[in-house]
Amino acid sequence: MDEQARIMQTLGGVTLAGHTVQGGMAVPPPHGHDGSDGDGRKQDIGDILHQIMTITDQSLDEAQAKKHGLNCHRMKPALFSVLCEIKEKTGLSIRGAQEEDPPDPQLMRLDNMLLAEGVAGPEKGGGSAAVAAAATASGSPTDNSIEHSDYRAKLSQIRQIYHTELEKYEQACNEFTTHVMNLLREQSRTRPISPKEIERMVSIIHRKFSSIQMQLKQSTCEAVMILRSRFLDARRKRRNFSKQATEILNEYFYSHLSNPYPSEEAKEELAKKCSITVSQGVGSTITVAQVSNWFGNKRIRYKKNIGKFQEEANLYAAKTAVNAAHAVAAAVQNSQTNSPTTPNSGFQMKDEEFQLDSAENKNTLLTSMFTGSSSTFNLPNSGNMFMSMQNPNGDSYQGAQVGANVQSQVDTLRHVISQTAGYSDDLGGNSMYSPHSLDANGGWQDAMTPSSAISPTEGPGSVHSDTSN
DNA sequence: AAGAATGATTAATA
DNA sequence: TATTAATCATTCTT
Repeated sequence: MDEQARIMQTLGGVTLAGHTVQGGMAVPPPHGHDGSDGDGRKQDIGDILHQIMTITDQSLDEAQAKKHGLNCHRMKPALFSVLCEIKEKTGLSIRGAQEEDPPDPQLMRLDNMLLAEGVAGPEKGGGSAAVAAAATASGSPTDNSIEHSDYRAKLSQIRQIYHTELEKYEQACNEFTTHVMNLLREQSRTRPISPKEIERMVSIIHRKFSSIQMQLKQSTCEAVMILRSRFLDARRKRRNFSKQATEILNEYFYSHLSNPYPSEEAKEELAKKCSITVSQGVGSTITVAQVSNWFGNKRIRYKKNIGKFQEEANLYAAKTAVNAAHAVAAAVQNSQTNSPTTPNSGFQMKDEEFQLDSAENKNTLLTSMFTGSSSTFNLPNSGNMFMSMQNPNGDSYQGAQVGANVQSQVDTLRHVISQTAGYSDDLGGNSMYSPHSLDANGGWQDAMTPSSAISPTEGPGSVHSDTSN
């Protein structure tokens, strides 16, 4: 406000804010060298000036009275016009030295971020028209699932606080502005105040308030950032899947051990199944991505330490074997009703993978039964292929829970193993294997079971000894 | 409380 | 782009 002081200096203390003028040569009441108007008038002016100067020392009522007196003074119009003139001459400098509001880049950043985070969203347009327009432009970012509900709740809380604060500031700003406007209007009766000046005043006020708003925005941004990081951390937090979900996944994994890479659709289905069985009310639905994670982890961990998973594998193999038994039995019945020369047709209407898998399960089941577990269980691969040949025996699996038919299974197993030679079994089941699954099989199994090299030699022995028990 | 299990994340890879 | 391998961070088990 240097200019203001300057103006006051130049005005010679005629302004109402007299006290600031003390230092100037403003108040020489007695003598003036302008003889044209006479001493009386000079005295008069001096009095007036003096009154003005001391106006702040007076009580309010007194001041009001004096003010009124001044307003009604006959000299007032003349003084006023002088002031106007002076002001006009100094006005340029005032105007020139001021203004140009650069759109604060930081504020823009904050605004953008708040918008992006949905804090400055549709609810209640913000302060400036720009913000409001942008706010309406930014649609509704309602995309995420229930997982994010907590985050969203907190965010909306922040947003609510932000908006109420913003509104409060705005209201205060408006109040203050109108107050100042009134003051200026009031003063405009005694001193010339251009609309430009009022505008300037208002903009100054607005700037002040917007700097306060910026602080608000800044702290809101901070809050959002914190919330965000917490959320990300929370996302990192894990919740164990339900037992049922794990079971479903394991079932699939072990029944597709030859190629445990579920297709996208399969993943979706698994995710759906797992989510359904969760049934824990809120939260914890299992997504496709989670299924992918699970399989990724499972594959790598299984591969890393097959022995450790043997028990589990057997368990699930048994489980699926029981399930498969029915299907197999049905299939067998089908094939039997068909001409025995074309047993394939009956099977293949199922799906090749299924056959392979169930066979493989039986295999693991069997070996586990006979080898006890872990260490000696080394031949999943070589055995796998052949075991599926057993399907035609179908009915023997009906009682898969060990029992009399175990012997027959052992026999077939031994038979199969002894025939390490080939994929073509005398049972003719060979044709049932789609080359596709075979290839896939080899890929994963080769990669993961170095022990398989040992198995053929070791396998028969262990089985043998076990069967003898 | 220590260690295992486990879901998620990340960089590298093909 | 999907997968692997390593790793992180939490949860479960002992």
